[in-house]
Amino acid sequence: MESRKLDEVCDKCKENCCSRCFDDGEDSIFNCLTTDELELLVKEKRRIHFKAGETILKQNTSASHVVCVKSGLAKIIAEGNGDKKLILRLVASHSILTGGGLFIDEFRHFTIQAVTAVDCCFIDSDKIYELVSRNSQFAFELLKLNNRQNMEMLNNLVGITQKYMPGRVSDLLLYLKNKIFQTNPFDARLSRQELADMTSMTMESFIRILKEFKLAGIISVEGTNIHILDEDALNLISRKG
Amino acid sequence: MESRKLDEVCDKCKENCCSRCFDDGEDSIFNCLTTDELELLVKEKRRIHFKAGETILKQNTSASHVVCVKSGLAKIIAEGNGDKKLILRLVASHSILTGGGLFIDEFRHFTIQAVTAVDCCFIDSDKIYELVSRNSQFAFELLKLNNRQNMEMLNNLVGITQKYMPGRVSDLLLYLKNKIFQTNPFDARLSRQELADMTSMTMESFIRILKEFKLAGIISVEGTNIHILDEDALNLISRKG
DNA sequence: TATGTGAATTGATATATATCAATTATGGAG
DNA sequence: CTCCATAATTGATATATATCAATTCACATA
Repeated sequence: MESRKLDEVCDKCKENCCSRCFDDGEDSIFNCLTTDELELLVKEKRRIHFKAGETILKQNTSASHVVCVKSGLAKIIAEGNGDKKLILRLVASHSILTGGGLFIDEFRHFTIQAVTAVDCCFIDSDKIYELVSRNSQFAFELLKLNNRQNMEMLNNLVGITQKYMPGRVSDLLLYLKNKIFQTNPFDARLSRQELADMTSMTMESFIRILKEFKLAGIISVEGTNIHILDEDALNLISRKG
Repeated sequence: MESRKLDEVCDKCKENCCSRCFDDGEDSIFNCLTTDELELLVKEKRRIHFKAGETILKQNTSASHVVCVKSGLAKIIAEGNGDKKLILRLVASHSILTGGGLFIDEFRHFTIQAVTAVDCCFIDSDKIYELVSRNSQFAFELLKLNNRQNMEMLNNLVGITQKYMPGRVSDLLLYLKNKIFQTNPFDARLSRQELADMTSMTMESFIRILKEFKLAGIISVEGTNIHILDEDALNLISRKG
């Protein structure tokens, strides 16, 4: 049903990313759009390819686009004074990114940077605004998505302020396994520095905790490849052990 | 114009809180509603009075209402394991509170507690949902409100993870003066413990920083009454001095 | 295979912040 | 006004975490 709708849109679209971005089951906020509305969305959007390490959106930059990630892994960074940075969360395929300023002040509140190669589409914010006003279901879905993303980040940050380092590393490992990669030995792709930046701690400290976990037999690590051996232990430590 | 619209609604409404909650200039998300829609919103809403210290919404509780604060001061708390708590921000008059779970999972992600006596209205979430689907401008306003609130909290938390204690206390003092009370010698109402909980530090540590600021002539403090004498200094420290 | 460059790791030490304990102030109840 | 309970303050100490420096590792390039 949904896929038929997309077939009708255009061939250009299929060879573009839409058929993947917009047709990925329950969690796409675009499912509720009519063919007309999808066409409006797709028209004039630009598909852009980023290499690993490139900046997709830059904090404090004016925000006229929403980004729809087709494939690859990206990180959302809150840049502070000096070179302080905090990685708020990762973004995998089929996510919509607003940079935080959507609907408010039109400025990016975060930087978004490619971790692996990232294939994505830039959609004009005005299109989003128009769809919100035309389709209330879409407004609803957007509110939901927005809220969910913000709550995740918020809960994560609250954890960072309330837990000791082992708890934070546990949370990170569980997040990577269960939310991002969804396999057990997983290749995190991220450097130690980046992992540390997700927990608001020093790289050295992060490595030390990781080593403790290794010695305790909770995980095994080979480069960026991480295998969680004892998830229960991590859950326990997460609740502050 | 707006006030006339409200006059038409009903006398019950005026003696209720709506004429204040809904008629407060540019920043009310209810301004865009028609008379019919306002009536829908107001019907069956309940006005509730809380004494200082009482819990308005409780974290992890199911969320079937949105709260509209008519008067008083409330605090938004993220409760962690044990008795750890973090006060995310304060809520003054004429604010709409969703408890964080609106549109997502219908569970409260925060606790909201009265600091002073609080007068507020409970509005059924279903009403909000219906208005979102009927009035796209309202959906837009809600998205905006929601995003703004979340970004504020997020920025605040990022600051907490990236700054030393003096920077965090500076941020808190500036927040209280400029965003909440909007007068200079202001009565914070909050205990030292509560102020500390807003910066994710111990009460003792908070008191020590406050003392340093006093000795440096940056502020003067008498009980919960705080006078900022050198705002520039606070701004400087905020950027990490 | 050699070699160089950046990342990862380890160790020694410094420092920010929390904890624990004691004392002083404050405001309400009688 | 006095007494009591609670909040605020101060001090001494412990601890989590950062910083700095050195070493090892990984791996691409010549």
